[in-house]
Amino acid sequence: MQRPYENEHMTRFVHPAPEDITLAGVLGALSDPMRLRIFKKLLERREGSLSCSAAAPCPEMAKSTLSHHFRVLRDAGLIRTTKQGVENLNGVRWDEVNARFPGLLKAIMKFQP
Amino acid sequence: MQRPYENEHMTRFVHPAPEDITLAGVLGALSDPMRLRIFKKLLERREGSLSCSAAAPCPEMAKSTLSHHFRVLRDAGLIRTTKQGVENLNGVRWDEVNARFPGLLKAIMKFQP
DNA sequence: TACGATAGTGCAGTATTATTGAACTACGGA
DNA sequence: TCCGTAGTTCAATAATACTGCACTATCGTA
Repeated sequence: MQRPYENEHMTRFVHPAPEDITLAGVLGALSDPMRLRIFKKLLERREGSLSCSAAAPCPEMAKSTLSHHFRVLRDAGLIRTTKQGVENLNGVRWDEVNARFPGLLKAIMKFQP
Repeated sequence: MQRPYENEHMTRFVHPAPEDITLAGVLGALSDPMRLRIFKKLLERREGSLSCSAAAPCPEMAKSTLSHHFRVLRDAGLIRTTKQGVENLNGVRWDEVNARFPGLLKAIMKFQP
């Protein structure tokens, strides 16, 4: 028996409040090459969003692994996920993270080609 | 039986070449609150060096744990360790890291109080 | 030279984190 | 209502991190 979803119509994602975003958390989330590539892809549409599979760094990655990486990024406060129809839309929480740690994301992502 | 040291008079530390320092490696090394504090302490003496125990973030930390954290920082290319008498002197590889990732360390450490 | 004190390393066990397949929920369309 | 697509959760395994203990290394003192 699986644990049921919190309500019957949509998956609820947990997003930390801006003040709960930590430096170590952000660095840890971005310390994985795959997550760096995912985040970079999301960043390329600054204001827009991408589904999980559209942001996948490589096609052969298992769905569950991908899901795991998105959760790490989400838990760190770097992305916001909303369910839209059959897919999840993921967007970078740029303004919030930047308000908390001004210049940090820009300084890091400058080096991710 | 323990594996012997590489020579009988001093421990050899491995330091990556500047071009082998990776973004993910740097972020991973600094993604631990204790290591952030260690690195910050070392950074406060910009040009100088500190022994491992002098840079310890809290006195009750096990020596082996401390040794482990210094190794992670060293393997990431963030610090250089040299044996000086009975203690190890650890200094930040500021110029080298900064040449590889200009502005990165400054942007990160700005938020480590 | 031998001994004790101090500084730190290496190993091994445990604990946490990452990866993946399988089973599942959720939504949309034929 | 059934099928396909998108993604999650679980359980199992693999890879890393943390810590206690035993050890090496060096210095000072006698």
